[in-house]
Amino acid sequence: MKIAKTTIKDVAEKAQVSISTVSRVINNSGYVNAETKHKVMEAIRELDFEPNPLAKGLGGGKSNTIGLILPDITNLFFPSIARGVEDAATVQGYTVILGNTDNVAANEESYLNVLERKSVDGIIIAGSSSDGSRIQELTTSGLPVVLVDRTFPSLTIDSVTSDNLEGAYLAVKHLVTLGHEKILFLGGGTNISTTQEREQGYLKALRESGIPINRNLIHYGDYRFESGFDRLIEVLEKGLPFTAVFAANDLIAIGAIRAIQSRNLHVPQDFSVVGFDDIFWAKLERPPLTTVAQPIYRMGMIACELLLDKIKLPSQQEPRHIVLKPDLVLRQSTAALSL
Amino acid sequence: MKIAKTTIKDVAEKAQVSISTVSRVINNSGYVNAETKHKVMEAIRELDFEPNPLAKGLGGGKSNTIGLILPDITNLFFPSIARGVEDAATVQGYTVILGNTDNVAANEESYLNVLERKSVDGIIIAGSSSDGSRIQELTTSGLPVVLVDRTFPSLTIDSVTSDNLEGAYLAVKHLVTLGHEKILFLGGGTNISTTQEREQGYLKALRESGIPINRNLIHYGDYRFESGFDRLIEVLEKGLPFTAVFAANDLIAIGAIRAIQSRNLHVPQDFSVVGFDDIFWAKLERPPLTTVAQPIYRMGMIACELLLDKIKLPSQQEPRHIVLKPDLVLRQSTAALSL
DNA sequence: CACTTATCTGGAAACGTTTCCACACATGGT
DNA sequence: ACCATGTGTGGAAACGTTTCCAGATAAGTG
Repeated sequence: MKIAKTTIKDVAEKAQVSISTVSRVINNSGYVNAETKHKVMEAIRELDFEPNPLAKGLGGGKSNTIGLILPDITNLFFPSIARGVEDAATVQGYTVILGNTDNVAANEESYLNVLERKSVDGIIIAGSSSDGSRIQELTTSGLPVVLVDRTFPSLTIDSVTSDNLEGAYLAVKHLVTLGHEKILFLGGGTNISTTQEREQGYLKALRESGIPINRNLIHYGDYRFESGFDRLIEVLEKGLPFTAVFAANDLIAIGAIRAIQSRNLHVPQDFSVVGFDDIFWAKLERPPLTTVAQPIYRMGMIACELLLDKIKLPSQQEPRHIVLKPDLVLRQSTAALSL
Repeated sequence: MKIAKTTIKDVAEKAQVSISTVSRVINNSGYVNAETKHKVMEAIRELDFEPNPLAKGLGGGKSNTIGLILPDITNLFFPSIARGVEDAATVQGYTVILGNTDNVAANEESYLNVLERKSVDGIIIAGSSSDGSRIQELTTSGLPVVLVDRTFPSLTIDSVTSDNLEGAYLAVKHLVTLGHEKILFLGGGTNISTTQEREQGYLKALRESGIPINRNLIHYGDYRFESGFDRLIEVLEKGLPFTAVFAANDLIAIGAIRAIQSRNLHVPQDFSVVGFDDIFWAKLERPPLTTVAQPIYRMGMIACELLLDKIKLPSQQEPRHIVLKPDLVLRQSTAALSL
């Protein structure tokens, strides 16, 4: 029933050499005579031999597998990261194990444990609500980790992110240039670095423009459509005056637009709205959404390449922090403030 | 540097029993005295022991890992499947390796090979363009496989799908009931089972209603927005008369709506449009899209449960084909044909 | 009471690799 | 001629489990 896999032993016999020699050929390690090497390669080819990764992993070696931990693959933004990671991994012969945490710290921790036990060679993680202490633990214990999209300020670990502060600054500055002063900030979860950094960018743009900061205009929720919709309705009902919205991601922004429209108000005539991410649906929204574009797929790729570098050369070098430049994409959801 | 993991041996020493006994306790196999069992459990708890899955896999056992092969995780429909699979897997202590094929047969094949070598315990696959012979090979060689969403008619392998024919039938019947007769069919790739089955449903509904079938109204492309948009523009430019569109998925349907609107025509006043899938954005479209809802997440879960069943009881039983019932969701993209 | 059968346990082989160690043989410098 | 060094190879331990086999004891059967 079960296919009899050819093992290193078969190859050794066929090539008339020892198992050790075959192993050396496979791993390109130690000394092997060119002729012997050729003989072994030949045998490998003929027998169609593929080393068993499990056994490889056991013998103190590597599993050629990395873990990818995301909040929720269902959430529009993350598939692109996942795709970037996987594509980069495949090129180098690595395979990706996926885990969703739903932003629940306990899930994150349990996944971290599973992956450690599975002997993955490294982990890429878009951190959820935990404080990241477990992550630090892992890296110091020798397991390479790189943070993607979301960071933990306290951790000294490789990371790949966008310049969230700069992106937000650009967005809000744009609104200010259009004459807006009462600008609503709609954030995601407060414990997520991207929300914090984008809020900082928002504050910086206002301060720099001499606009007083009104804490009543700063609201949080999560990174989903419903959050944007609900927050905006609340603000509308409280009667807080504002003329523009800067949302911490596109889903929130689109939720906000729909909320505004549900009250028979108009974007951008009554309110200007800017998002963040530039997901596929941003340009399809009506009006098409002005937003800050991040190279999401590239973030995934770069994170993976960083990780693979670390795996291959575990020289304890300084952690690297790659920060990608975001771009403001002007579309039709923003307009000059009408007097 | 490296954390010294506790092994089964440590547990055995601590509990004053043999390694074999510990193994039996862990796997709930063979005879173990209740008292001994308790002692071992205690030791396991105290030492915080977790069996090493690699070693487990080596000892002729299982890797507790399954492979999931999808066309493209970036394509809106598949994240839900992935999520369903992962959630079901996690519950039972399994872990998921993800692979994207971009509908390229060669990629699919190479992933199949990688997964086989990785000694995954089973594979779930939404087949790409290949004919599936490699898949058949795998199953007959003893590796459990279940097909999800897309099937290969020639293969006798477990599968989980929607009743695509029925769903399409419902959708088109609905259009017919509204008075439409010239109904455009916009399919995905012709070699994909879902396109074929949905086309069958379309044809059945027309036949049953005594409406002659016009091959000029049947078009294919792929399952993306752009495909729907482009096909519809083409049809419009050819001047083919039609009053309604049945699209093989929501992305195509939304593309079609946008194409119609780009020519200053209106949905549903000028054309009715029905989609398939009921993705998140369907209800946000303007007008909200009438579509055939599939339980995508559940399809993933069920596929995974089926697979895990097979893994646990490899009794060579008849392949099971689970077909889920789709539901027509009426929204505002369809209206009675105005005379 | 002798004999099967069920319950319980430990020893050791096996899984497929990597890696450490030891040995053999050249080579070249003194 | 001698020794350090570089090159090439095989044997065997180690990785952490599962599983098979053989004993040992207890319990039931005629």
